[in-house]
Amino acid sequence: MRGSDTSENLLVRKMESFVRVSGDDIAALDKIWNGTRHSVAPQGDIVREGDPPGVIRVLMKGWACRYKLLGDGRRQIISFFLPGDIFDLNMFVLKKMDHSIRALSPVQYVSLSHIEFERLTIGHPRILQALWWETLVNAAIQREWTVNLGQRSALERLAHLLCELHVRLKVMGLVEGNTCEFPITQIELADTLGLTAVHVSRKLKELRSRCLIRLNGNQLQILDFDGLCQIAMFDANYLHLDREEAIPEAKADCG
Amino acid sequence: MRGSDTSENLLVRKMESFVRVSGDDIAALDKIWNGTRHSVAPQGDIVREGDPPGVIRVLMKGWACRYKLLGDGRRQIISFFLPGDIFDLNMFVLKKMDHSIRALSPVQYVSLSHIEFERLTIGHPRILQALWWETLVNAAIQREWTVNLGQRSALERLAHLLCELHVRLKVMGLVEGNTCEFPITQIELADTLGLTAVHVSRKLKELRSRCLIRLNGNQLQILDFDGLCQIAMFDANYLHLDREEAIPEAKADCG
DNA sequence: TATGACCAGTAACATAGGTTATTCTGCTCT
DNA sequence: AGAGCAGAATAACCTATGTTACTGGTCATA
Repeated sequence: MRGSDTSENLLVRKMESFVRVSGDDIAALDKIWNGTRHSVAPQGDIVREGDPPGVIRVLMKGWACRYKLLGDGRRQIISFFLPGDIFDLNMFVLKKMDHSIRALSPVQYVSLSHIEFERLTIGHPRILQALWWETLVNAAIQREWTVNLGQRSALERLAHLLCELHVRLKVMGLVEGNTCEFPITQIELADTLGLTAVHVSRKLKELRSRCLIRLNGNQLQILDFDGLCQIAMFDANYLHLDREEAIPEAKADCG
Repeated sequence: MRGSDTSENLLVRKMESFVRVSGDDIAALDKIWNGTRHSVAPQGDIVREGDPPGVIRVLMKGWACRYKLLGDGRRQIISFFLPGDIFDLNMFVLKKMDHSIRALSPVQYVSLSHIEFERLTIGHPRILQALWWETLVNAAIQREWTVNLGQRSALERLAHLLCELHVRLKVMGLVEGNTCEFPITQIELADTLGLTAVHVSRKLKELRSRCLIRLNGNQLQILDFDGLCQIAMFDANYLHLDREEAIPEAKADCG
């Protein structure tokens, strides 16, 4: 329904998913959303390890990821950024970035200086609260990824990641029916899940053959969300969607 | 030297490791440090998943951990809290805890209500900044654990964890020579590193036989920190110790 | 002084996932 | 239309780590 409307202000939608915002708040968010757009091609770095933290960025379109490289070339993807996600909020306290961020698909973002950020939050306490919430949910996601990598098997890990991404995209209105964009290669999945691309391929095949998902090219279709949740032992609590104004569709899918 | 002085205010030491604090700041921190002490026995839960976030806690003595249980009993330890660490700062924005916290050894902590916290930070901007820093470093540690679990082998993981704990304890003055308390069983190490206790035992043996560590009972001695760093590909950047007033000993050990 | 927990160590065996290599497909760039 | 390239699928084989089982040590409690 709203999912394909690329002009929708996802920043408003994100804030609304946390708190009730006023018309005045929305005007402020629209001003940010309509600021200068920056574009980055797939595989392009947005932030590099060692850089001084500069601005706060809001992802308008496309997917990005945080990642870290080890000395011998191994790479771990640490988190995904989806449209509407905010990154490097508060990071300006630190001197240097300890990781890099790169585009996974064609990306557009707007950026916000420290000053603009302060001006926004001082005038709009509800927005400040929503930004807090967003920050804490991101921390909770990072903890859940720790659990995922530490305890779950390859199949469970993969299923868990798909569940999480599906719910996060749904909250932002980016799932049509049960289908969403999925601009991620198997190599990237492998670097996310601590597996090899070969094994990701095997396990995707298994999910397909068990009629849980369909995945062609960039389109992911979730055929049996409950089944996936069960394999993954997915419990959406950590996404903290249980606020008063919770989005109903997002809750209905998984007990 | 100072390490065994249990009356030292570690909260001051922690803040000093981030920013230059005034005498007035120290007085405020002393008041907190001398508040009511809570004690918890080993294996005792301090916070349970599902609880409403209550107070902010500062660990005075002993070690604790965050953990999460899966439905079938698997457990992942998500982070360690060492003396002087602060937990659940800001958590009050959320409705429910998404994980539990438990004592690993006999623990003492002081707690701070939301109101007391606001009073402290409004009057002491340097402290607020240091608390920010602490929060961001904790997030960086969580990211590094993601890398650890996703990319490193069992031996590397174990070595990395020991390096991190050693540096963190050293910053707090809790390493005497090259020896520190280590009140962690092999089962707990296993649940931290995503391994089994049997395999932790094997890899500890390997570290011992390579003359990198000595570990008897609760005492851990790091015999060759550089060697450990090398195995682990440990790079302390993510701990963000490179502030102006950096603690010299903590930097010297690992390039 | 026995008894029972809990922890650490170790050995024999099992398996999930890694490694290497090959093929096929669909793109993009001439 | 053909060349070149990235991604995906799959097969054969390998190994790091898990599993199960037994031993002995230490400590608290009866």
